[in-house]
Amino acid sequence: MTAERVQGGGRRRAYDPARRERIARAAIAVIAKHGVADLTHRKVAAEAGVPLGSTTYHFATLDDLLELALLRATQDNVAQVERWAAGLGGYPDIPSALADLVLESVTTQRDETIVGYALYTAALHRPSLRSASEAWDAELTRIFVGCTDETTGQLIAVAVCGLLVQLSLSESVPSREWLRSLFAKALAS
Amino acid sequence: MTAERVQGGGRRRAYDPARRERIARAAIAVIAKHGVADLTHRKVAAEAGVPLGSTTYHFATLDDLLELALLRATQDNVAQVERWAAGLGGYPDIPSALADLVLESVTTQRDETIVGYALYTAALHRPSLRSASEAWDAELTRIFVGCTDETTGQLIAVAVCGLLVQLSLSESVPSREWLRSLFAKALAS
Amino acid sequence: MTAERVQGGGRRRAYDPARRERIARAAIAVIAKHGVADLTHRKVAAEAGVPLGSTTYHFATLDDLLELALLRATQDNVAQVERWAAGLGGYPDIPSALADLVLESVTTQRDETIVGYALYTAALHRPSLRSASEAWDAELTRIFVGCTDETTGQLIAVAVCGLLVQLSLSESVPSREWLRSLFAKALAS
Amino acid sequence: MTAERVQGGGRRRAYDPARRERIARAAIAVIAKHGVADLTHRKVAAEAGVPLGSTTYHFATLDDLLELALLRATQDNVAQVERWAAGLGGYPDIPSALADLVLESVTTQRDETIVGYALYTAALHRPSLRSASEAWDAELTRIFVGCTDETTGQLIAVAVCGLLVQLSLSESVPSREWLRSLFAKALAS
DNA sequence: GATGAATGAGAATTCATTCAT
DNA sequence: TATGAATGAATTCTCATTCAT
Repeated sequence: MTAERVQGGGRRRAYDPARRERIARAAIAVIAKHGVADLTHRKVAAEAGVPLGSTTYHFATLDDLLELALLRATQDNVAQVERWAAGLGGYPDIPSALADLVLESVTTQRDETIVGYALYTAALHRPSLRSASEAWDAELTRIFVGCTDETTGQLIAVAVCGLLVQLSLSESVPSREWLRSLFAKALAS
Repeated sequence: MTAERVQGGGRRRAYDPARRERIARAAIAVIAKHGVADLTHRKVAAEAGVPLGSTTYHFATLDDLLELALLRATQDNVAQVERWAAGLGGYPDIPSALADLVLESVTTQRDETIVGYALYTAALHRPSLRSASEAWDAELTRIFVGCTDETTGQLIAVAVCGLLVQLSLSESVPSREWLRSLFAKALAS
Repeated sequence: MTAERVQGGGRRRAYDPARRERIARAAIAVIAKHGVADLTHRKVAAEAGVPLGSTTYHFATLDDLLELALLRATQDNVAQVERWAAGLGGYPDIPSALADLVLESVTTQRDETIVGYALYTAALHRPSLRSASEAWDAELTRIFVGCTDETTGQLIAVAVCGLLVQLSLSESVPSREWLRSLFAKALAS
Repeated sequence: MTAERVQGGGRRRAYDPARRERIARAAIAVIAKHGVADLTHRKVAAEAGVPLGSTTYHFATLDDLLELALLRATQDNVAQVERWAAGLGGYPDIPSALADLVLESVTTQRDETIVGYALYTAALHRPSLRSASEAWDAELTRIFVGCTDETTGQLIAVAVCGLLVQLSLSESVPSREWLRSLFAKALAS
């Protein structure tokens, strides 16, 4: 048929990339504040300070927005852990370093952490989010393995994941010493 | 409000004392299938084979239903882990036993596991779910500590949590050997 | 929340700036016909000839709609009384004029009158309607005081109010002569 | 047909008359507090301290309950005004006496007054309430006419009605002096 | 006689999405 | 290109009423 026009290159039009990113950031804030289930165009528009139509203009569907928001949240987290690993050079006490990483994740990086774990739950029923969450797991495991060895790194990766999941819920912050002793145990071979 | 209302229930079934529990079980199935965000009265009613009004009669709000569903899911999980611990007596190889526990959780107990972790995410924004999720954490930690020692038990608890969160997402099941080596590492002191 | 939703509006009509007012007018008609208690989005939408979603788009809550409807009804009534007062110039017989005003209110202006008094009852339990009802009282009193004197005007205001409340209920219309004699009494000082 | 049994006398079964009255009183309280539109079996049952089923057992429909509640409210009001008229004997100052009546109606008798006027609005769209509201009007007019004369009594009746309608809304209570002067004007012939 | 579990009808409201402007 | 008015599908929740117990 002639009705369907397929023209132009394969490149997706970028529209206003800055605004698109700003909306994604606003979505992270909304998810951290209200949860994935309460992510709506209206809340995101209000948070980002853009008109309602702008959110649907830059993201064809709400799932598209969710996808980018969660991708950004996990990328931030990976960047945070990579900075941490880079600073590890003259830091022979890995258990203490891991304790600090966890503490940072549940304090200054709390929003990104919460949104990251919201990803797991959401991805369970949304295939489009799978690749982002699997990539996140893989990246973190890769970094921890790089600091230690294959098995230890994997153990640390799941332990950190479990800790962050549980600590996200808690109002209180665990003691550095307790965290350190836990990781010391994991590294004691 | 009153005028023009000619309605009211016919009656199909007789008094059914188990109905409340049945609805809660149906909610677990719905959450496992569709996620917390898609838990609706309609889906639960269809799953439980009860009329729509029945779900709102027995649970004044959807949060009330969520609360019982998640309580039951975590209680089931704790019972499973307690059976596992009880069977541990003549089982000197704890790493292998833990590997089996994890494998069981992501296969035959998959629904309860998925719903349990959906709890964490949901509890983040619903204070009424906090106590159930915290109780779950505490119970599992208690059991694992009982099998080993204080620090090791806590490490295993967070590692199991992290593993299950990550494995829930995966279509594939990890090898028993890989899981065993991970736990062997955690127990190697 | 997002998954499985494939919905969204087709679009029938173009931008209609008068729609908000039209919905408010339809609400007045519905209240006159069914009472405040039976004011529903559905009835208003049917009366106004707009889709259901349009009523909730233009009025976030039913109370918002009620507020504008009652404001318009009382404004109409004040305008009616003001026209009446303006035509009073060469009309030395105020009792007869008042009788005509009351008769007009329960015949050609019956809807607005009924809706106005529905306001009082509704305002009793809805603070957002208070200002409109108090403004109405004050306006009418002001006009009647302007035609007579302070005390007489106030007496007429409450007598007219009481009459209209009682006559709204009645199927029959009182005689002009009876009304005239009542007001003659009030003005006989 | 034989299926329809019409047995027993014409007398309606009384069940438990005390409870029936208690429920009607509770309904008055609910209407005063929430308005006619929010009169529900549940609220009445809670207010009366009886089980939910009791309200539907004693009143076949909600409209039946509304009917008795409003009848009682207006009967109370008529009784109040009759006591007032009876005490008028050695009370030559009728304007002051009327002021006191109005003040009592909006203070100690406030609930019954509010419910009485809710009657007007409700009766507008519910034929079953018409007779009670018309009887109320007639009774009050009869009493006021008995204290004065035909026309004056009718004027007072509508003025009192208008005053109470307007004062029900107001948080503040008018001064006795202002009320007295208003009635003095009405009686000054 | 009395109770309350059960049910279906319908209420308000929210919101993703479309599309005229 | 960008906006927001418009729409309809679906949601939670309420509640009069019925009827088994």
